[in-house]
Order: sequence, then structure tokens, then C-alpha cells
Amino acid sequence: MRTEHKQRYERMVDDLRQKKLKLTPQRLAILRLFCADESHPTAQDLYARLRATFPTMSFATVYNTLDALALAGLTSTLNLGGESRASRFDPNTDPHHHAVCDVCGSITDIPVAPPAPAASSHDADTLDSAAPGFAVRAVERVYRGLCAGCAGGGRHGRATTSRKKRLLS
Amino acid sequence: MRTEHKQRYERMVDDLRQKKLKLTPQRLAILRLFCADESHPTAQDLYARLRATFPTMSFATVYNTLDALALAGLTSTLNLGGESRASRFDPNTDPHHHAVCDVCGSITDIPVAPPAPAASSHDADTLDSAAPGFAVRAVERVYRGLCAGCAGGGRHGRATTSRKKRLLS
DNA sequence: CATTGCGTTTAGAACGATTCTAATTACAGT
DNA sequence: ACTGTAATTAGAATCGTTCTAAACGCAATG
Repeated sequence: MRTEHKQRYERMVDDLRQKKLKLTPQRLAILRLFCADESHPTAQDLYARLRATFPTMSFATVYNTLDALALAGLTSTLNLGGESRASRFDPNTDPHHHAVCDVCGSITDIPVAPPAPAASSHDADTLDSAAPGFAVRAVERVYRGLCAGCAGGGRHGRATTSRKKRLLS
Repeated sequence: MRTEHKQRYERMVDDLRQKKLKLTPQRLAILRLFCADESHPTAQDLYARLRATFPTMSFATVYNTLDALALAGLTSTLNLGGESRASRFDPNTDPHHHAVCDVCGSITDIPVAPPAPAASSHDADTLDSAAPGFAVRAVERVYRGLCAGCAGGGRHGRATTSRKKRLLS
């Protein structure tokens, strides 16, 4: 795992260099944090942790760097709804899906399944009859449900009860 | 199609009644508009069209009604990213996926494929090894690509070029 | 090493989407 | 009709994100 993150970091740095983008201390710090983070952090998450080292850093820098990485195809942005409307950023560029816990909001990467033996034409059929001529570029899949921790009735993750839910109880 | 929408409308009205929620003219108008709308409208979309009939209606009423429907399980909310961060609301309660056009942003419902004959255990396997113990409640799938209209090079849909993209060109 | 150009950073304002507030209105059960 | 309570309204507040203008600093060059 550690080596995987290091490779990720180096790929990110190389890409910034190749694109003639400047390697500022702030950017390197963001990359270091971000490439090793499996939690799909929000911009807030990164900002909060970066302020320890760069007390004057602004949100714009975090977003700028994430934008640069996204343009380079090194990150993706997740909008999974839920308690917060904040985007989640994902440094994993391998094709994968996501499992989102309804209770704690945690997001887990799920590698794509190995190619099915023979029968996946059903999907293509229904797609083509419902949206004729649609040219698929990518497929995203989100599994929603309860993570192992939350299914056990424990108190896990970071999800805070929303005002809306509080009013309903 | 028309009858399908009517059924949808009546189910919505019944549900509000059963839940002892009041059937105000505003709510009925929202339901009428919404249940017949395949375009996955935003709150803005609905609000704009409702102002023709109810010049004093506020956004809060639109959101209130959509919330009530969501609590009743009669709608779902889509956060698909893209140009606008606005949520899209979906009155279709049948299990289905979505095809989103990268260019015009249009969203098309895709019915779930008929159950595959035998081999779908691959997915379950990778899920269980990547997120052990995760209890799946629902699976969402988003196809991204080009709709038939946009693949043909035409000018379609409502997507407006974002400031970010404009700066890049 | 000094110069310098242009990409970056910064603080804060601006923005869009959504939620809240407090006061008013009006369903629906009697 | 009366009345309790939920719904509506306008506008303010909030949250996440993007923009702005000025100051800064990386890195290519002499």
C-alpha cells in the first residue's frame, strides 16, 4: 500500500512538471496528503489538515491544485449526496466503483469485477432501447447500504445527524 | 405514457393524504408538473414554471414538497455533478439507472436489465473482498457518454459552457 | 548570481443552491 | 363557521465553491 501511494505521488509530481506547472511547497504538500488518503476527503478535510503546516493557505489553493490534478486525469470528483453536499475527491485512477455507507457516510473503493464470462449483453440491450444511440464513455456504480461497522450497531464514521433528520425525530 | 403519469400523480396525492399532509393548491400544482416530467428537473426548473401560476410562490415551498415526496419514497434525488451543482429530482420510483450526456447534460432513465441468467457472482465477490461485511441496500449506475443528438455534432440540450472551460480555451 | 515573466498564492468578496426564520395564511376536522 | 396546526411566504442565513485583485515566488535566462 505504501509503495502504491508513493507511485501515485510521483506520477502526480511528474505530471505537474510535464504540464509546466510550478511545484510550489503548497502543491507538494497537498499531493503528499492527498495521494495517501483513502477516505475520499472533501476540500475542507484537506484544507483543515494543511493549515497545520501552512497557516496562511487559502481554499482557493486547495481547489486550484485539485483542479489541476483533475485536468491531468489524476483525480476524480464524487458527488454522492448524503448529509453534506461537499464534493469528495478520489486519487485512485484505476477503474473502480464505490460503496457508500448510509449511516456513517464512509466511502470504500471497489475494484471492477473481472470481465464476465459471456452474458453482459442484457445491459447493452436495455441501454440501447431506452437511450438509442447513446455512446457510453464510462460507467459509474455506487453501492449503498451499511458498512460492516454500522451494521453491527456501533457508532462509527463521521456522519453528523442533519437538521432535517433531527426535526423528524 | 400519459396514463403512467396520471397513476404517478394519484399515487403521490394518495400518499400525501395517508400521511395527513395537507393538499394545498401549490402542492397539487407541483405534483402535476413534476409527475409528468421526464427531464429530471432542478428545483429552479420547477420554481420557474410554477411562478406562472403562483407568482408569490417561494423556493421553500418547492423544496418542502420535494422533501415530503422524498420521505414518502416517491422521488429520488440525483447529484450527478456536471456544470451545475443543482440536485435533479426524479419522480420515477421503478428501479432504474441513468444515462447522462457529457455535452448537453440530459439525463435518460434506463430500466434495470432483466435478471442475468447465471453469472453475476463476480460482482458480489469483488465487493465482499474490498468491503467485507457491507450490506448492499441499493445499486445505482450512471452511464456517461454522448447522447444520440450530441454525438451527431449538433447543438442540443441546455448545458452552458462553464467559466472554467471558457478560461481553458 | 541577479533579473524577470508569468504562474501561484492569498484574503476576502461573490456566487449558486439550499435551508432556515418568523410571521402570516389556509387546510380540514369538528 | 371555528379552530388547531400545518403550510406558505419573503427574505435572511448558510454551505460549498469560484472569483478577484494584489502580492508573491518559482524557474528560465542572461
